[in-house]
Amino acid sequence: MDAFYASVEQASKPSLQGKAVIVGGLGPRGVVATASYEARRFGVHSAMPMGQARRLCPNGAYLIPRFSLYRQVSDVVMAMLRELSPLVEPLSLDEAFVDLEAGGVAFDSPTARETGERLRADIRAATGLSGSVGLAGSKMLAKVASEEAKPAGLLLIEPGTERELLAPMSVRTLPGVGPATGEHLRRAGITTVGELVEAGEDELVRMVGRSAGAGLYRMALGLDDRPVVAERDAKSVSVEDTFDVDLHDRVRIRGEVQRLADRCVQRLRGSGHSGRTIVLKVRRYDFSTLTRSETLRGPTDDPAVVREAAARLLEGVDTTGGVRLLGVGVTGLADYTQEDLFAQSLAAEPDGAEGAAGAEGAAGPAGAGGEAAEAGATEAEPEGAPGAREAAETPGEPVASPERRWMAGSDVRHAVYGPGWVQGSGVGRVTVRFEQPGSEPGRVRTFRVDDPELEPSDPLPLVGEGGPEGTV
DNA sequence: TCTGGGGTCCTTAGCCCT
DNA sequence: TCTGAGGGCTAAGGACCC
Repeated sequence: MDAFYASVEQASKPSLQGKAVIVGGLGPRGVVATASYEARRFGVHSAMPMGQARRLCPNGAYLIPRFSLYRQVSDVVMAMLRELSPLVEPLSLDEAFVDLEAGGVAFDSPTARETGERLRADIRAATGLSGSVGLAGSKMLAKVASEEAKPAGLLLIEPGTERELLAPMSVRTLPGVGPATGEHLRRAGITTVGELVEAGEDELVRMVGRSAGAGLYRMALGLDDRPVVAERDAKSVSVEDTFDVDLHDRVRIRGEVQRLADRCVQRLRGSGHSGRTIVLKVRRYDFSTLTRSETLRGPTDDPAVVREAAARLLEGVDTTGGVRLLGVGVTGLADYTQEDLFAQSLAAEPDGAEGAAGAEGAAGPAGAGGEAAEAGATEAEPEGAPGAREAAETPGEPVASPERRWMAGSDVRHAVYGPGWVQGSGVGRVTVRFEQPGSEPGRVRTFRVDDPELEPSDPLPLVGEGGPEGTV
């Protein structure tokens, strides 16, 4: 999908169509997640600090991401892909590999192209969004093709033309070649894929290591036989927070680590896993990052166990000078073991945790609480207003302050004016634009931040229910 | 007002075991 | 008994991707 988050925002907020839209973190340390093509003309791009983006594009619309909506749209598109083939490998919310041959929907260039064009049209009909299609004989080439096809295009790489097509391209077009490797190669005088081939495999291995070097050489030749894999198991689960200002207080830091451990376990359980290795991540004031990890005797999904491990790991870290980010993760994932299930069911009984204590990683009472909290949290959109959630849970910050925080881009509903979205807020006022997907660009009104007639709401779907449903 | 969050994979080094 | 090779595991860091 092209400029996915920004495109969804434009489709969902009619007044933003054709405008520069920047989606990302709005705090003092936010970065751009996606910029619309209009914003890119100002030089704004992904991963750029928000401050810089605002300087380059002062009149853009700056919005927080609404992941739940993006996920909804993504589900629709992925379902359409699965109609083409059972072999669909999602890379992210907005990108996937599809093995068209395995689906029997394409067996040569003309049928592949036809399938791709039809898919693009169907996606537009179903979501109103534009996507790009890259068609080729391998994942690597399909990826390169889809990047070249953007925006709103289709590119097919004919078998036999791979090498000459790739040769003049920058090494950075190859997946896996980022800033560091790119610079490494540039210093050796290698800037194009063709020069990569000329350098030869041995030379590349010497420069960037065995695995990367061999892989690079094969890619440069257009060789890639990795299959499309439909089901891929998660390998780790982690959560992290960057703080608006560096943390110095050791007590506060410990508290944050505990919070993160709890959130991590909630996610771990949500994914149906337990894990064996606990990882603490600390980014210091100077942006240097260190990780500390500890491997348990067996997998756990017990919040108390993860909290304690994280706390132990923190004890070994010097935080004088300040901390800008903390994270807690779990790797070495396992499916639930029989013991875990047994322990959990016991823990769910009134005060039955005692009997389960023999099993490793027995789920404590906190576990049951966590699940209940999750089940009950249907009304408040978890990702919709991360800032507000943060404030409510963060010790040492204005807890549940009477005036709610209205994040730019978030969904609201007014008792009189209906659905709209927050355009901005400050000095006790919040400005709302009243419009919805498919409507005319809406009017703007300003309210007091504590206006009782105004409340947060869930995103409205891009296309009405019963709209053009997948006729792929 | 420089640099998010959630991941994956690879490399290196040390340790233990065979 | 000493030494070395090699594999597996753990820990830490780095590059990369969207």
